Amino acid sequence: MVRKPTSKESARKPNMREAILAAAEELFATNGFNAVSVRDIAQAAGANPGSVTYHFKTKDGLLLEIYRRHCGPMNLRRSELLAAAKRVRDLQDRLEAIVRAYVVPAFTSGSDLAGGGARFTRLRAVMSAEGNEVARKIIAQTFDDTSHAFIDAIHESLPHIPRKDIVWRSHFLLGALYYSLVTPDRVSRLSRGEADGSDPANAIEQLVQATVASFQAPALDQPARRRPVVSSKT
Amino acid sequence: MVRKPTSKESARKPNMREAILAAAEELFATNGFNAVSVRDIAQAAGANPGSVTYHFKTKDGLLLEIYRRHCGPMNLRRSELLAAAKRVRDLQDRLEAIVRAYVVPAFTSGSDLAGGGARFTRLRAVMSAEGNEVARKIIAQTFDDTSHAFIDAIHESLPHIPRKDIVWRSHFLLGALYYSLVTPDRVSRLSRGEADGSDPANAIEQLVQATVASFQAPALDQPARRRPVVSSKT
DNA sequence: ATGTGATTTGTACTATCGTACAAAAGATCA
DNA sequence: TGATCTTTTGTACGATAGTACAAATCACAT
Repeated sequence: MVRKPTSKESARKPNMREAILAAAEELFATNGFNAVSVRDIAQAAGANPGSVTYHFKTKDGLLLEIYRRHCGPMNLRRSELLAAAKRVRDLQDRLEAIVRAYVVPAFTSGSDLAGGGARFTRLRAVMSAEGNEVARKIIAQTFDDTSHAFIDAIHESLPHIPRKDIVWRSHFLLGALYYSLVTPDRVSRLSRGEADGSDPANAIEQLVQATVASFQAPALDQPARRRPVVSSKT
Repeated sequence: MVRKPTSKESARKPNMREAILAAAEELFATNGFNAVSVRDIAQAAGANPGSVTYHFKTKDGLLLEIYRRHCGPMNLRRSELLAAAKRVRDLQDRLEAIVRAYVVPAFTSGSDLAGGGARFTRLRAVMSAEGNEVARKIIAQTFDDTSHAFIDAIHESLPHIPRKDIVWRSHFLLGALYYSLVTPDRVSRLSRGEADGSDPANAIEQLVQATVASFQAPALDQPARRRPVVSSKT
């Protein structure tokens, strides 16, 4: 019974708990877990360091709660979009719909938090890179089901591609997705302003298009169209 | 005059400086910059914490030296492979050779350090995710030239694709590359043992194949009412 | 062997970390 | 209003961080 919807909020800070969560999410996502102190988070949220301990007990507990907050809605939304995608008749269109069902919720809101989708996905990317233990456990047990569902769906629309190859390519998809959220400025810089790496709609379309094509690549063990050309070894 | 090739090495530790660099590289790459203390590094290298200060002045200085050590050889190797790739006549084969020239040095040795390529690339991935300032500066001024060279080369072999799209897709390539080195176990897990995410040769082939296909995808702003059913080049 | 410069060690200083906890303040309802 | 529960504040503690620095040790030319 921790949650109680107070009709009359605190005068100073309406829902400090949420403010701390939001601040932590932002700071963790941009600086990593260890680079951010509890005091940093409290200050960004306009709270007292003790408040963080009160609401979340430990720093790990705070991270855990951020994940709990987002995982459910995001996976739900992905499931809905995946179900809809699987009803698409045309195989080519279906594949694109499936990829889109995977990508879109990662970039856009997790249904309750405004613009929270991209921030949370970036957080996951950073925690994954840092090898964060708390995150690793939650991710494996929360997202693997979803990942398998997507892999299976993709496999059904590309029956001639070995499942192994599809796993690799969906892994590349997640890496590309993560990286797009981690350093969007790199796209702007390398394209000399022609592309805006920070524009989610742009990123989604580019990522979906590129990924669909990668999934449609011939299988690896298939007799290659032609021989690899340069550098077999050194 | 810091470097002096001693014919008779120290009895205890042959080249402690190298041991510290190697230990730091490994620890930073797997745990992130802030999660690793100077004392952790010293202990892993069998050195005294003071030695780290002596050789590299600060923790940032240590990271800087790691980058200095690898950037040159890796970019040199990439340049060589790129030059060779650009001499390939067939456009399709050339594209694959170019992608391979980009990917291979990231996975394999930086010519002087054994197996250091993958470790250093993983380090870059982690520093990028953490938004590390020291790394950000070096990366931008060291790798952007190389990136542009590759983008230009790819653009030449795919003249009908807007440069903007090629930037996006090469960005996805780097993200996929990074992520493959950060969590190779995920591939093994999701493929239920069918694929080994830790096998560099495997990762390279899968990544090259998928990436070449993604580059060959039709341009985004193209009408694209109905796209080619299976990779137009086959 | 001895002096000299390069390296390694040991230790200490200050800052900041995560967290605990008691007291203050605010909210809710009889 | 006063009692009670929730939340916020302020402060403090032990651990550990990065780094500085003097003493000890080593390698080697003389």
